[in-house]
Amino acid sequence: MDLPAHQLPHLEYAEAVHGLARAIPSGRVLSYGDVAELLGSGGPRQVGRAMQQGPDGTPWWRVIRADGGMTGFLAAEAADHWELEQTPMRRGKVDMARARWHPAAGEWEFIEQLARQLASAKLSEENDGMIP
DNA sequence: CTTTTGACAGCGT
DNA sequence: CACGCTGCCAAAA
Repeated sequence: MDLPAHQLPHLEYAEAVHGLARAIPSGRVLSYGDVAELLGSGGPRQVGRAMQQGPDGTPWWRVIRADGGMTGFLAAEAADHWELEQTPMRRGKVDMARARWHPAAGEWEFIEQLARQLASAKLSEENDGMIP
């Protein structure tokens, strides 16, 4: 699906993060840093900020800290989801070594598509701002 | 424009 | 293994 940039929807960073979060299968997780790296833009903190905006049924508990934990009061609720999804745990936290999501070939396509749309949106945004 | 802040990451103690 | 400090990147004030 290689549409020209001008046909792609203007994807906000947050939208890309949400999209990727939804692609994560049940029982699997990604760290904030992983998401940022897969999208090829921003950093862990930007991902966190994006998740906080979390508009709809975004599986926010599948995007967690690199140490397998979750911040604040969310930890309890997240742990509940992890148990329901049978996420590999280790000493009360997610076992990143086993639970980390390894996207399949088809998934990589989707991810690259997200990254590309994100890059395009960024560029067009730059251009819009630059044109006097 | 500068400063502050944050659902982080990594390394040191 | 648990804290603490520093580094990073963008968005919000």
